[in-house]
Amino acid sequence: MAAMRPLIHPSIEDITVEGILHALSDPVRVAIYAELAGSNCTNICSNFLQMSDRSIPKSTLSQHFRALREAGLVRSERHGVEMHNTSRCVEIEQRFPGLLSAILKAHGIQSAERARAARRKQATARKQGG
Amino acid sequence: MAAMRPLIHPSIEDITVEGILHALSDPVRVAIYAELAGSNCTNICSNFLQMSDRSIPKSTLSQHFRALREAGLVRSERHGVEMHNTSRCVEIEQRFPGLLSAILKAHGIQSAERARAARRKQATARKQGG
DNA sequence: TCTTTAGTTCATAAGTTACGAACTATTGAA
DNA sequence: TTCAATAGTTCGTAACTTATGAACTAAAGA
Repeated sequence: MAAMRPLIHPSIEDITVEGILHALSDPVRVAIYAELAGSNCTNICSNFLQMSDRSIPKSTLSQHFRALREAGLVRSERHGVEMHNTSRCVEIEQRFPGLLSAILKAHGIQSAERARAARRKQATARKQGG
Repeated sequence: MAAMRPLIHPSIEDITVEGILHALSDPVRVAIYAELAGSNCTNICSNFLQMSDRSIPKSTLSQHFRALREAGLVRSERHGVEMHNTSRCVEIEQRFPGLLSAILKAHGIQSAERARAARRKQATARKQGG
């Protein structure tokens, strides 16, 4: 009972801007997507439990991948016991040119800024501490 | 009782990519924002009840404007009895170059496509009908 | 067949959103 | 001044969404 239903991948013309923005408006999902699409759209993520930090429960991670998949952002294929997820950014670039790269670029700027802020804070704490 | 609290506008460095994407992942809000930011970021929307179609209740519209404002996308100022909303796209362009224009462009592509599909459907219905 | 690995589904608790009713704040007229 | 009109805000609540533990499935290997 409770069979595993087939994975749903919208066809390219059914992908919506709202759907993409909603999927990427979650910090965990945008980080996953950035990692997947990062290196020229050629990454595959096997073993998603290894992705991101270990603090996120696997059922939650599974839902996040489902959200990315059903928004049309990734294609998931089962390979044995693992899932291979690949970004659909080439297709999406055709339909909405520049959209994903602009989002990934903005995400990169923000991550860099946060890393810098975190380092500054650490340095201050060290100085205060002793 | 239930005083009207001051309008909240995040400073530019507190604006997040996730916040922007979430705010624009709603079809009503992205349409409002496109109208506001459309003509080179210089539009003002007085009398928001006149915006979009009349089908959206004003309390809902008020919440949508709040969401845009608190995500940092618009600046709202009371002028007499009306609200003036202006896009903050110049500031945001500095912080996240290309992000908003890519989203607005994608939204434009999608709207045009939908309008074309609607016309096609109407034409078919006319042919079927008589 | 049994076990392990990698993930999915389900139930539900927690959080978010939409909208009508009641309110506030400003303007303009009497 | 008071009163009415206009333009929006706030609040309560019902409807929807999301996160997560527990129980499950599906493939691979011993």
